[in-house]
Formats: sequence, structure tokens, C-alpha cells
Amino acid sequence: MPTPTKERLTRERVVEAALKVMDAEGLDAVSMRRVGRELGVEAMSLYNHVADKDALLDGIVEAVMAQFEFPEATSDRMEDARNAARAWRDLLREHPHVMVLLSHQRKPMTSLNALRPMEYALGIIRGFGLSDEESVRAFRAFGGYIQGFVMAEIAGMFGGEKPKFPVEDLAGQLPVEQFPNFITLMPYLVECDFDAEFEYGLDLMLRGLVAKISD
Amino acid sequence: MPTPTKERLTRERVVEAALKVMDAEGLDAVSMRRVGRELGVEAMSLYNHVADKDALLDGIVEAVMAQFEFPEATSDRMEDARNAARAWRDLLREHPHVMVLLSHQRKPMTSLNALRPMEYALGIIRGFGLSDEESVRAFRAFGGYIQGFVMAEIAGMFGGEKPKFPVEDLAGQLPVEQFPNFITLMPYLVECDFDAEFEYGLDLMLRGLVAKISD
DNA sequence: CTCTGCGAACATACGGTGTATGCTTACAGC
DNA sequence: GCTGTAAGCATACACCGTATGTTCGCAGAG
Repeated sequence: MPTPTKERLTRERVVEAALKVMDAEGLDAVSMRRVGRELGVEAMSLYNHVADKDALLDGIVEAVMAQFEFPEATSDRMEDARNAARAWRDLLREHPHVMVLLSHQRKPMTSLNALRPMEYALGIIRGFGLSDEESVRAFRAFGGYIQGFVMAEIAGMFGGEKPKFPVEDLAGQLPVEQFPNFITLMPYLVECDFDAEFEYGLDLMLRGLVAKISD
Repeated sequence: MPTPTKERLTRERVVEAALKVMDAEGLDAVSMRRVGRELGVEAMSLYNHVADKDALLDGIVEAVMAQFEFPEATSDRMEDARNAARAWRDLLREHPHVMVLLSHQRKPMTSLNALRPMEYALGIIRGFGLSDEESVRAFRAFGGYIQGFVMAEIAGMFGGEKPKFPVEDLAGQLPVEQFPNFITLMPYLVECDFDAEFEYGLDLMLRGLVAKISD
């Protein structure tokens, strides 16, 4: 057994360390030097296992995808769909900073680990009995919704707990006559029960889907 | 009249230059030095008009929001909703890199310019006759979908034209028995008519909404 | 007109970043 | 034990955000 204190570097260990740093200190903290330090190694040593920083970031995304927890199937297709959506949301929320990485990706992900959750979701959607083409469309629509919702959730666009919508600052200086809807809805805009809101939008899409199917 | 070649710097001019650089060369190109050069000025001069780089990036987001083009109202609520969604998508696609900025925002936007499109959308949704609380939920659901779809679209997650899904590379090495759905749907996953797909998901949500209303 | 005051623009410097290049070290196979 | 090879390291470069201190140009006062 080799000395465990000086275990060899591997691509996996490098990516894992980078993910750890990102989760703990944010995306900006993920520098080659910082990740190296996390592993007790100089920055340049990482390049023996990772082409460049972009490749490292890609590795992080892949590693996160690999953590997707496949929900158990139930007897209810609707519930399966909901569970899959929830699992995807949970995963994104567990690693909030991957959202930024996803948002400036420039190519589809192709690693098996990244594809497996996709395969899983496609299976569920096909179960609804849509045509192949429409299955793909529904898949993308749901994917878009989930990702977009979580992005807004994480980014704090919905107000909610995090920084709280600065109503008091705003309400005063807002030209009332120009923002009637905003002002009327302010009480509900200020707070946000993320779970409930997520389920609401999910329900919207699912209802639309069954409506489309029964055409 | 002051010499036009040496016009004074303003916050507006700085932000505008930064937006121009971002659109033309990407987000990474937006550095204080680069923006300064765009204006024929040293990097540090920018700090007379912008607190720091984060404030500059916030300014970019705000400037983009201000470009939102409000569609004319029609006699059809559904069509109005669709038009608003399309306008929002168009705006995001015109400045693809703001997506990244939106995704690591940490607070709601509060400038009037940023709020105006929101006010507009809230008005349309309230027109459907939902309760105040439900109007907000629907607003967030739609917003999530649109943003998420465009993010996936821009990021190239859908394959489509940009880098084309590397099917040939993938199809060969895919463990076929583990990815039956993926392989079956591959033809539709490879190509993507973004406009049509966007409309499909939008339709899904709108149908769900009317279904919910007629409960 | 000069003088003054003040904000805008600049110059410099510091500690950080990604990574190209070349060196050193340690281990695998003979 | 010797050697080839790859892993890890040290150095260096260009660029980054920005703190700090200086200089410049113009507005208003006398």
C-alpha cells in the first residue's frame, strides 16, 4: 500500500477537490492554485490530469450530474414525472454554482454520467404516449422550466428569504401610476415559498401536457 | 460646444461600452482595461462612474432590460402573453451573455428599467383573472420557463445548429442497452427548431393555465 | 485677468489569475 | 541497480481588479 498521505493525483481527485472548493467558497474561488492547495500540490501539477481550467469546470459539471439520484418508479406516471423534476431541482440546489457553469456551456454534455439522467427523463416522458418528436419537445420544455426556475430561485430573483425584496426602499420611490400591477402584487412578490411555486409551475406544464395528449 | 473627440465620461457611456464589448467578444473580454480602451481612457478612470466591476456588470444587465420592446396589445389575451414571452426571449438572445450574469445575480433587480418589463408581464397575467397570489405564481412559472429555455438554447444543450450534437462520436460508444430512449429519440435530439420548440413549451404552459382557470 | 478648488483622468503598484516552459524527482520494467 | 517516462515543481509572463497618490482642466470668485 502506498503511503496514503501522498496519494497520487488523479483526474477524479482533482475534479472532486474543485467541486468541494466551489460548493464551499463559490465559483470565483475555484482557481488552479486554490484547488492545488486543497490537494497539497502546486497549481501546475493539475495540468497533468486536466487539459485546462475549462476542462476542469466541465469535469465539475459532469461530477454533479453523476450525483443525480434516480427516484424509484411508482405506479403513477404523473408522480414519476414530478419526482424526476424534483430530483433535478434538488441536485441543482445542492450545488448552486453549477448553474453559472451550465449557463455558459457551449456544447451539449456527452459524458455517460451526464446522459444517464437525461435517458431517465426521456423514458418517463415517452411513457405518456406522445410521438417521438413530441416527446423530445416535451422533454425540452420541462427541462427548460426546471432549470429556469431553479436559476431564478438561486439567483434570488424571486425575492424570498435570502436578501428579501427591498420593498420599503422601492415602494417609496416607485412612480405609483406606472406600476399598478407591481404594487398590487407586491405582498406576494416579496415572499416566495419556493417549493410550492415550483410545484405550481410543474402542475401547469403537466396539465398542459395531458390536455395536449387528449386532443 | 465641447470637443466631441474628448467627450466626458458618464456612467451611461461606460456601461454602453461594456455592453458593446460583451456582445462582441464575450463576457470574459469585459475587463476594466478593455472597456477603458474602448473609450480611449485608462482603466482607473472608470471608477469615477462605477463603484466596481460588479456594479458595471449590474449596469449591463439593467441596460439590457431597458431595451425590452413592449409588444402592442391585441384583442387576444393568449396572443398577448405569447408576444410578451417572445419579446423576452428575443431580448435574451440578442445579448446571449447576459444569461451568465443573470444566473449569478444574488439579489432581485430594482431599477425602474428592469422593473418595467416585469410590470408589463404582470399586467398580462392578471388579465387572465387569477387571484393575486396565483398571478404571481403563474408569472414566476412562465418566467422560469422562458429563461430556462433560452439558457438551454444559448448554451447549446439542445444540440441544434451551433456545434451539432456529436451523434456519430456518441452513437458508437454508447452502451446501447443502457440508453434505449436516447437512441430511439436521437434523430429528434440532434436537431432542434428553436422557435417551434419554444412555442411548444409556451403552449404547454398556457394550456395548463386555462385548464387551471376553468377548475 | 488671476487664483482657487474640486472632480475627472491618470500612473503606479500589489497581489491575484491561467498557463507556457523547462527542471527535478520518483517509480516501473528490465 | 539502471534507465525511461510521467508526475510534480519552480519560474516567468501577460493580464486581471483595484488601492493609492498625483496631475490636469475647467468653473466660479475676486
